[in-house]
Amino acid sequence: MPKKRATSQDVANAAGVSRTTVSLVLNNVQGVNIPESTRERVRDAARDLGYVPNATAQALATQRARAIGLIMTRSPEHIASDVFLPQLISGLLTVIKKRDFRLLIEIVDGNADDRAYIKLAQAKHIDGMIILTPRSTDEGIKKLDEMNIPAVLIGGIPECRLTSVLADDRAASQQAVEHLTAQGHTEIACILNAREIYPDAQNRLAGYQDALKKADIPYRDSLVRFADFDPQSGQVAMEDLLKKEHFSAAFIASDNVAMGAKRAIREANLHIPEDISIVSFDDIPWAAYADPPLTTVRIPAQEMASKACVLLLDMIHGKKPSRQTFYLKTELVIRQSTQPYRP
Amino acid sequence: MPKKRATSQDVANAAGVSRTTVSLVLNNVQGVNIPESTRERVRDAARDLGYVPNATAQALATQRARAIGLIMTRSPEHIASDVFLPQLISGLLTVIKKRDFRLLIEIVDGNADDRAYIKLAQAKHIDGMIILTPRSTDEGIKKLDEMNIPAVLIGGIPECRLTSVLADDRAASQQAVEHLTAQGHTEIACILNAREIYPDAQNRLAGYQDALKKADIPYRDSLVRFADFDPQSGQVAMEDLLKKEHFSAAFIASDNVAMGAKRAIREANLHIPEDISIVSFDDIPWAAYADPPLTTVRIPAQEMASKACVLLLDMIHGKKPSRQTFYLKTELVIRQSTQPYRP
DNA sequence: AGTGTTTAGTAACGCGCGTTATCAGTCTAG
DNA sequence: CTAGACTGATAACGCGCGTTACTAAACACT
Repeated sequence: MPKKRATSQDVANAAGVSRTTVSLVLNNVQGVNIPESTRERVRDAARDLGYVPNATAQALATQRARAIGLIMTRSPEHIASDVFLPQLISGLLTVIKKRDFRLLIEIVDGNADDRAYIKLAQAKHIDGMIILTPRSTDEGIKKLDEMNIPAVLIGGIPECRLTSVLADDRAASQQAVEHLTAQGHTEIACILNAREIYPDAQNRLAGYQDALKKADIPYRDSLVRFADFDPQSGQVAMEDLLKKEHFSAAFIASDNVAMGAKRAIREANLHIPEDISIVSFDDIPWAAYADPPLTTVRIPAQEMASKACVLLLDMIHGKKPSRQTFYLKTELVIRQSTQPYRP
Repeated sequence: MPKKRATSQDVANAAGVSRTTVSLVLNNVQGVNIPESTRERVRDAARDLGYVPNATAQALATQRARAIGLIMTRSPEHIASDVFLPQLISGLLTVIKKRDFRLLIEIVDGNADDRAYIKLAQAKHIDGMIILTPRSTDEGIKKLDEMNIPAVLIGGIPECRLTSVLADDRAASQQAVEHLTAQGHTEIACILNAREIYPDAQNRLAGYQDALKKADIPYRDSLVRFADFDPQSGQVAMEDLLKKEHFSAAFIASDNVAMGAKRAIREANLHIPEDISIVSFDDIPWAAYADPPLTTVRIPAQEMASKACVLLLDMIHGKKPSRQTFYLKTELVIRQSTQPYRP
């Protein structure tokens, strides 16, 4: 049991060659000719010694960390209840593993240093980063492409030149709401997934408006509420709507928020879909097992992560992405939370 | 806009001192006397140049990566639907941030190299690791403490000397089932969260049996089923139980599985809790918003992660943990899925 | 014999930083 | 007036590796 880890120098000594040769052999450097006999001596020595290259030293020498960061601009509490995180991580890891990279997770909450994640890159901890649901107010993001740091946004922000991968929230929302208008609903409430500053919320609101317009239903501000990711905020929003407004259907731009809204409806002794039809957004795993099973828009979170990851790795290796924004297909999953309008 | 990042040498030049002095000042090394005037010159220069120390070089020099790894020994698909992952990550990140460490996520699926995560440590990528729900068959784990690599298990395995953090599943299950017996239920079905080979499932079954014994209710094998993590398997198990057995209550050792069981109950035109009382396990965020809200055992996933992280960081800094296993308190959260037995 | 050319391999530098040993100068005490 | 202690700072080494430039020998061709 060796106390100290073997270095490439140890391998070199054991194989009776120089450290340079060891490096050339183990890294399979092209364009050098070293006879197979020597190569084998080196590889045998490395195996016998249980040699594992020191990644830190490699990173220092190559100026490459072989790691990317997943940056989440949210508070720890929000992260704890983030439904998509496992899918995203899964998507990232499958891509990353194939390319022999590492995944670093970093969280940046609003009041902290705005440049925290930039430092992460400047410190050469990571070669690039994927930024999750950025706020449009985030100043740091603009600095990123000035500094020429490879970065890909998941759920991009307007007027930003960074490469981004997103679902077509607006079109998807429109489709969801059209599912309601098609069934004769004309008074349709809307609860957005997040506050106004989040571009996602704005896009989904726009889709809601598109669908209304197409069905010749006048848009009413009073039927719209902004939630804040969690069920609690959905419950509050729905309670408020039920108290002040009249409607036969609701578009709720997040399954998670819909969970809370459902409770508000139940506590008002109303039923879904008999009294109120509901279409929501995300298709989290429990949407199918809710009571009733929710009709919802599926977001391909895992594929979005994979796509973003591939783009980022390409950028790190110097390939420019073919486009600036990549839209991934959503799908309306029809279950049992809606029914045709009955006066 | 400087093309190249500033190094400590640049700071030294700008401040008119040597690189050594820069290092001593910026790292606040004790026991050296450098007058405040010089210290300020250095700090000013560093700020003006926007100096960010190169973490890789620091790691190489100090032999410390200032990073820990979260190792998951599961397939990417399982990770995508892991309910606890966000809570775990949240727990880890809150601790890690305070200590200025980084979090690396690594996945090791069964058929891959069993030593993959050991290499991670040998490569000095991380200073230590937290291993999630390890399989008891994992050979690599034993190598870990032989190699003196700091590691903490979350949800430990039997006969393993590694430090581990876990919930007392057995006691918690007993408490959950006692909640049912206390309400007069005597025919209580049981659906385990996973198959027999998982220690978790065995522990929860044992707790179920403990509670029955305490209430003088004979244990019947026919009332027990083993599910497989997902709602689908819970639905199948409950359908089978409803077809073959008679019972007024059920202990379902996972909220996720309970989702499926609930559906089976609903589709059999039965109601919770009027026809069947249910107590489940985990307290995932949606348990509170289910219909009816589920009475369930809360697993403090976030605190488990925090605890594990603190232990690991202490180990990395040379402090031995005070015990080998740490049990964290669970809590029975009483909601509305149970009611007293009525013939 | 003299001039390329290929083969097999190495010495040496650089990556950016932490840290130890050392030094020149100043102050104190004997 | 000098040995010793203190102050303020630095030169130089090491961390482990990638990589360039260079060498020494063997070989091929006029």
